[in-house]
Amino acid sequence: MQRRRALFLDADYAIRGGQTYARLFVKGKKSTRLHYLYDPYFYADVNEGERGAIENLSIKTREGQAVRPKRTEFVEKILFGDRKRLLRIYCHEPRHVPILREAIPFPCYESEIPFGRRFMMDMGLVPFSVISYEREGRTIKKFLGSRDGNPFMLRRFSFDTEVYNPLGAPRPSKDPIIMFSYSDSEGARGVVTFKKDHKPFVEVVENEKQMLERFFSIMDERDADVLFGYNTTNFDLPYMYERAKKLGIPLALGRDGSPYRLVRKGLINPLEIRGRIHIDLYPVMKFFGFTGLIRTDDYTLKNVYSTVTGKTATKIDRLDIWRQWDSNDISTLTDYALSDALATMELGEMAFPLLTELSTITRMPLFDVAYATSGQLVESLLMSEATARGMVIPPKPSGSAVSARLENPIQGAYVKLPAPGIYENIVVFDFRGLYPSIICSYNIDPFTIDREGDFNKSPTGANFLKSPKGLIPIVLDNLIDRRVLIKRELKAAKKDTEEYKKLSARSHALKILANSFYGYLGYARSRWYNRKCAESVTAWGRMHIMEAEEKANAAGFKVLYMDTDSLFLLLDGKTREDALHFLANINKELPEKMELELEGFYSRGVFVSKKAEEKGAKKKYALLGDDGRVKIRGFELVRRDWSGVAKDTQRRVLEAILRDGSKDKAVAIVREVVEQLRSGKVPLDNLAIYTQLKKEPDKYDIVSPELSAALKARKKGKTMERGSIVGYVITKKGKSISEKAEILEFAPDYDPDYYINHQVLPAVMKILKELGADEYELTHGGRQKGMGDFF
DNA sequence: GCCGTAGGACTACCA
DNA sequence: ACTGGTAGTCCTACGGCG
Repeated sequence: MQRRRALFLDADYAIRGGQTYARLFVKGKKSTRLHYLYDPYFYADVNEGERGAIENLSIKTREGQAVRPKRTEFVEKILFGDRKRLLRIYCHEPRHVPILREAIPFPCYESEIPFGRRFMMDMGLVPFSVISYEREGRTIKKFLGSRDGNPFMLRRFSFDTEVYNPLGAPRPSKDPIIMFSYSDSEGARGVVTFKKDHKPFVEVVENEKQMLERFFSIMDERDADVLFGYNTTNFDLPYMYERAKKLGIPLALGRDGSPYRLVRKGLINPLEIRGRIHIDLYPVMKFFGFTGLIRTDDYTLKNVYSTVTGKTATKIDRLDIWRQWDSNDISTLTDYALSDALATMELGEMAFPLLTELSTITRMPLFDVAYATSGQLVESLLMSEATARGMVIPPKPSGSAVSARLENPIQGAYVKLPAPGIYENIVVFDFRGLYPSIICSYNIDPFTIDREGDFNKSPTGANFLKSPKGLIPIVLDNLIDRRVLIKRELKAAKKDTEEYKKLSARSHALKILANSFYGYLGYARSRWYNRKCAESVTAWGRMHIMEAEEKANAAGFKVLYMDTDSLFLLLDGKTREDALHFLANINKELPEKMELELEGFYSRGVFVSKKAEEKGAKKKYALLGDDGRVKIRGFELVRRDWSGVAKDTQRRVLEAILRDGSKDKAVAIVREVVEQLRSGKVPLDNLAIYTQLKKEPDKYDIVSPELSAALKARKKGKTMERGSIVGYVITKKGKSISEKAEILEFAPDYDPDYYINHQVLPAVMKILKELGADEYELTHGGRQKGMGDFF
């Protein structure tokens, strides 16, 4: 028998002759599927006496089929922290599991684990590892240990479609797809269309039908393993589906010529393409935004591409596509189409290493990772690690348990109220990985709590055993330790090499995961939710930061501000050496895993008051670093829901103060901008305010400006749904602000008064106020309306 | 019915 | 659909006035 090797990707199942086979998706020389006989099962907490009755169960399904267990055995497992003998009930098919589970009037476990994942966990199968196996016919007899494989063996392929859209929004029943563009990891690139264009990369066919068919054959020729697209889930693929149906041809996306399949995964419903891994980069980029990896006002391909690469993509206005097509000179359009496919490829290639690392670490297949939330990633990792240690995976909470958890939130972090003002010589310290280090230091885990033995007592009164270590601290410790090693390797590695990229992605993946553990402990739908644990984490956090504050005061520093894990001190005549000495002293008394770090020295900082009160505003400050860099948090200028003009002006004012300490300069800047706004010359792009619709448009109680703009735009054919980011401008027409709001594309003009009094001035007034009471008196002296008069 | 305002709805930020 | 803490805008219902 020949021994073969292949890169393992994913697993599900197939039924043959009444038997369940795990189906492994692998890539050797080609992409193939391997089959391996494996029975699904679940556990029941029953006595020996019940075994016979369970083995004799026979449940009639609606189709009249009898469902019986295949066999049973007692196994020793760890259930909720205690050793326990459980009955493992094997079934003939995965779909029998929930049926039999329903019929057993005793506690059952692990009956809702998808079969593919069950199999992967039991076998210790890791995505992107190389397995070696012996094959007999269509099935494998055995397969062996795995080692690191190379995800870049997979061929990545990106594509984009252009659609005819004379009415703005294209109608799939009438408007054809006019162009496909693609590129792949081997350097292929091209455009397929059905109007003449003499360019080497453009392939011209007769009609739309031929074009679709040609596109499917290109995917096969290029042997695409991974399909990158942008918003393909909601737009391109469903549109292709409609067009293919209309044209009477199969939507041959899969390796076997099958169309896509809708997979339900909670709120996201990704489209699965058989034999390939479809990665829609739009949700991926949103996830990156969530983890703080990227920062952008909206998640259009154009915007994300320029924030990620620093390059700007020249684009045709989407509304112009049909005009260009009708003009019969499609040269610009083909360029544009190709650049979209290339930009998608570039984003895909940047995301790929991080996604594959997340997949390998969490044991979650790449396709799932691409659409996963951080909660699912943590859960996947914990489920694998629990299984490897003989622990029963805790069940998902019931709906009522979820509501109860939601109604009962836990106390969070401490934030110190800063006194507004302009300060000099500031040092900032923060705890490195505060919550993860607390979880590890105090062995915080749902199953180390309130048990016999030597324990750590949390400030909330909960007791956590010192040993043995709980699953969560073990897994988290491991993530942190691995990251330390990788950072060391990273220092030795040469930048811009493949190795460096891989290590850097791995480090990042480990960080994302480690930072998600605390959230997962307090997440209402978590399998490992524990109120006392989550509460203790934050309580210990508050304790440590407040102890640091006391010590700073005792050492003669003035504590300016604190938030969760950070400490802002005024040197107040002391030297930097004093500050570092203080830091060392603090660290001497902290648990081993915890460390307070120097974040930086700052020569100047601005804290402002709240809008309505004299009190200082929390989570809002600007610092000027030694290196001349400005660090800004919380100010309107970091928010997408403020106009560009207000944000730019606020930035310039802050910099004038931080760098030059000049109020005259700051005032001059504001005067200039107000003048420009009044003149009506400010481009509308600079006036757009971006706000996301977090609900379906018809689910709102009140009509906000963004909703009003979205509803008006929808009447003109724009897609506006939950998740859409609405870029709108306040125009002159209308009474209320909502009435005046129109999306950027449809805004004919802007209302200077709104932008002066509701955008620019509010953004800068609080800062100018800190420059001195004189200006404050001047602007506030008895005047409520028309703050603009001053400028 | 008009006006001004408190409280609520809502979003995006910090950590 | 990982957590809580926070600022801020705009809308809307409400009470006072007449």
